Amino acid sequence: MTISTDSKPGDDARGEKENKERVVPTLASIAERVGVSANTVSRALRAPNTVRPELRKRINIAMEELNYVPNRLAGGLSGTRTDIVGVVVTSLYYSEFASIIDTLQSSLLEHDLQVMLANTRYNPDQELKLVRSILSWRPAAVAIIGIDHPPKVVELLKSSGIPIIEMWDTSGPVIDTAIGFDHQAVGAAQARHLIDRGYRTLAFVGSLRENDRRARKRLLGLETEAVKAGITPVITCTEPIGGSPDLGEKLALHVLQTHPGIDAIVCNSDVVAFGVMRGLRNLGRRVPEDVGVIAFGDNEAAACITPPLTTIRPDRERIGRLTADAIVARINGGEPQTTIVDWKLVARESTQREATDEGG
Amino acid sequence: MTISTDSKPGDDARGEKENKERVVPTLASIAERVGVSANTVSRALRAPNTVRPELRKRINIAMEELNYVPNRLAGGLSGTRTDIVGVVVTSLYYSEFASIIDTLQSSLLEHDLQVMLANTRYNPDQELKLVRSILSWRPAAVAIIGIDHPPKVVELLKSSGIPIIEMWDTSGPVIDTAIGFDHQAVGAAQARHLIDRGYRTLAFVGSLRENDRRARKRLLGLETEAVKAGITPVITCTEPIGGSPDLGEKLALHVLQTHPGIDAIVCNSDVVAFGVMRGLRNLGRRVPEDVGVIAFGDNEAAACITPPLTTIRPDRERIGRLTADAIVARINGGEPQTTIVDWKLVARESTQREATDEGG
DNA sequence: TCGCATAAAGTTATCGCTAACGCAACGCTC
DNA sequence: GAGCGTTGCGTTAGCGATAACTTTATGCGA
Repeated sequence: MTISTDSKPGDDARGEKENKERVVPTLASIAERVGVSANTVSRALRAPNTVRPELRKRINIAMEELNYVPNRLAGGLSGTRTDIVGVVVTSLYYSEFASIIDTLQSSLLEHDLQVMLANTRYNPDQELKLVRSILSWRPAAVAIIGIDHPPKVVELLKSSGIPIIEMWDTSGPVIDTAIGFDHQAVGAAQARHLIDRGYRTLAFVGSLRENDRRARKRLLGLETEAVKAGITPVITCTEPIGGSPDLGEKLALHVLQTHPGIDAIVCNSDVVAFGVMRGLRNLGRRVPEDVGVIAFGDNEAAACITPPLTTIRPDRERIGRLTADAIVARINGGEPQTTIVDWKLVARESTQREATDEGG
Repeated sequence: MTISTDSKPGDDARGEKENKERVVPTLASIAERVGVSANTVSRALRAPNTVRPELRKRINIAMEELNYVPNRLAGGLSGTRTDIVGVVVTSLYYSEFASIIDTLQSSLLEHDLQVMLANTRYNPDQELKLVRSILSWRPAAVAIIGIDHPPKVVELLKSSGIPIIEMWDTSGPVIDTAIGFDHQAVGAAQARHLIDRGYRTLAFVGSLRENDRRARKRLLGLETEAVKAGITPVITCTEPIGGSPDLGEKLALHVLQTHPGIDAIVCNSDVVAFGVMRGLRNLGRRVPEDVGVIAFGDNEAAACITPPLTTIRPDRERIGRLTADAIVARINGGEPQTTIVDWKLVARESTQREATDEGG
């Protein structure tokens, strides 16, 4: 295989000799070449069966030869609607929302809808800026993570007049349509699970960004449920940085130093739990015998680490697919509605206490 | 002939009373409200210091009150360029490209460039469709994973006349600018590492999609280097589906059944390796004593599983950042260039053979 | 006071496409 | 063969911004 790296971007141009200045072809140039009006070319694209087959074929050939790519800025400006769907997520790290985006975008593709992505990184100012930016492209719809947005964001989204799908969280007032689940219930389930398994001294650990409202809801659920059982969990969190194994390890060391009696740790994410378990190992604490660990997210590695991690599995692909469905439905005049998507507590070894000294 | 359109979208004028139908404000409506021409409002946005401060303030207030969001379809059509950057990736699962996208988009945001995302899922037909779709938005630049594209895609990208940044792979002819590394060298390094550690019977395992050219390059490097040492690796791959722990487990069982003598497994991705190690455990093979495992990707969990996984760590964030830099530079007239980004073989326990019976 | 540079706004002409309408040419019915 | 619906394509008028001018104040030196 010969690899030559000096490829001039432009010296291919086998058609137009004098292609010094690349001329991006327009509908009009296609029309001229074929000898019809621009509108006929437009029709050949949008409503092919209104154009004579023979003519249509000639038009298609011309478009192919000139490498015509329609200008959707013009199309969108002229027509009523674009085929953009704005997608706003709060994070792209790890697997948190990647697979939602994955299924969402591939489902939308079937309807010829194009994703415009924005990542707020849990920064509300950025969220406003990005939502504004996305709306300026006059998208057909917007899908956004969460239901807790700055007031201005809500105002903008509402006044845009397009379908707004809020994903991931459904516990609260919604702008239009929501698809997700109740995070407080997740926290409660985590607490219940640990208590049922005989754990008694709970800690919550992780990166709890101020604007990660979902994490706060889970924590609230955890506390509420624990208090019911007469337990007050220890909270150890960091604010600014995101979750990572290293953070988990650090927090595990810290929390067990300050509260040696802790026998169960709830992690804000699986990735943090990975580090927590490493930290526990370094401290000589056995999981699950000495300390139980439960997390949230069901990262792809959760079942592969030692011991396998008990965690919460949200059905991300379902959320992605249902969001795409909802977008299409709403665009076609369907009614707004809120859909709860199931999640599962996947009990693995990390919370499997051998002997339950006190029954749950 | 006088054409009279009964449904004047302008007869709301300033009578906001009858606001049953939401009216999306335009530059003109702001202008009217303030009592200036549309162009002045436009200037207040684009070149604020050409507008009297007092007037500018009134314009800003009006925009705020009406929740004005500029229509960039119009702006892009009229102006020379949009602030869209098309980003084309081959996968969104797991951590493969998520963090590239993450850094890329947040770096671009600093320059007010907006990401439009497309995911080809390793499907060349989809790649063509998506590239066409992205180009139809007249982006300022396109960043795309890989350097091996269908000819038509290359043709379209070249004839678009905008900067094209190819990411992740640099081993071959490039359209314009590339930022990545040589995957064949990665494969060679994997082989050398295993051989140096005393492993002698190598297997390559994973999902090897036909259009994942990078994986094939790594495999080629692996084979070439192994053959130099008189070793012929066993290849066991699946085509259609993507990599996952379950796949890894299945393949590990299979490969050790058919080739019991294997003492080292190279995995196409960390996620596959997670499953491979689980499979080995189930078979009673110790890692790294009986079988060494090396992978590619440096997933966030790689250092947390047991034993910690030896793997290749590409500098994704650097690639993301450099890609953003390159885009900005190229837009501002900089020259195309190819940049090699370092990767690292992170040696952990999964290839740490206690006794090296034969020196490397 | 005139002349001229400068500042601050208004005018006009696109950008490339689509929607709505216009209008031949044709086929069908009675 | 008059009437009328179809088919197939052309014409015209925007969509909402920006760029390039033009026009109208304003300041300032000679």
